[in-house]
Amino acid sequence: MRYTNEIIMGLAKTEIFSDQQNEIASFAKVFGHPARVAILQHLFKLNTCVCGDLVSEIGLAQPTISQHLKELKLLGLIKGSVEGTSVCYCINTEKWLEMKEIINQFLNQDISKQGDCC
Amino acid sequence: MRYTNEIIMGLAKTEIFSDQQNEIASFAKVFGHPARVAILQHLFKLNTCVCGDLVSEIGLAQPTISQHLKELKLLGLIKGSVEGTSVCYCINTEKWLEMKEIINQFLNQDISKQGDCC
DNA sequence: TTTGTATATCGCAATATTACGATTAATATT
DNA sequence: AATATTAATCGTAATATTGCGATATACAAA
Repeated sequence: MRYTNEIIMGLAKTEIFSDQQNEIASFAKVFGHPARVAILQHLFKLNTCVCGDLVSEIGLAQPTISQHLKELKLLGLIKGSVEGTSVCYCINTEKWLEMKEIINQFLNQDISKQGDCC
Repeated sequence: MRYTNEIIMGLAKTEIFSDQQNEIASFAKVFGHPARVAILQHLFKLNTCVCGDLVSEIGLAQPTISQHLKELKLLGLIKGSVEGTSVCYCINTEKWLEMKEIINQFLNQDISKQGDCC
């Protein structure tokens, strides 16, 4: 099969969308997996750094949790610091609020004007 | 490689998470792609059914748009109705509000108690 | 220094997702 | 009836994601 354009199969064509649209999608994607939702909820619940117990808490293998944490860290939603042999994680409040603002702006689009024509 | 448990590689282990966590993840996932963000924003902007012009508006091939619309319809976020040769789409307001409530509950977790210990 | 503990990384397997060309189906139009 | 238009579906290609075992790394304890 031939593609004349720069189409890389299986890869989202982010370049045709606005920065805002890509940003919304990136944030949504990161909590588009139940394990990452569970991790974030656990961090919120404890109100403090969580050191080590995430693996036993979530119920996935240690490398899998580590990978999910990496993705959350990459977007800046969590922070981590080494504490002896273990690593402690917590919510990055600034980034969380920034994300919340961006997602809310998307979710809170004025729905009242939507005609129910379909 | 052998797996004693019921691990199906590449598939999220949804069964170990709560319904709420899986629901949050499902909704987030669906707007975790810029094309679907763009489609939803366009539907909001027009305040009415959008018949046909989505392909030219978004800039992806017709089958690709059709596939994204299918995913949005599957979750119930949009409704479609046949209008002559074309199909008209609009936001499903009830489902949108339901989704908004669920995502907001997740985003609005009390961040004030988070100790900045990391 | 050796041993233990906790996390990260590597490598792999398998499914999921994204995208599009070709085709099909359904309805208008001529 | 033949043709045009529009959207859905099929098939395929290629990357992305998910998950875990094995290993590496880093630090603490004995």
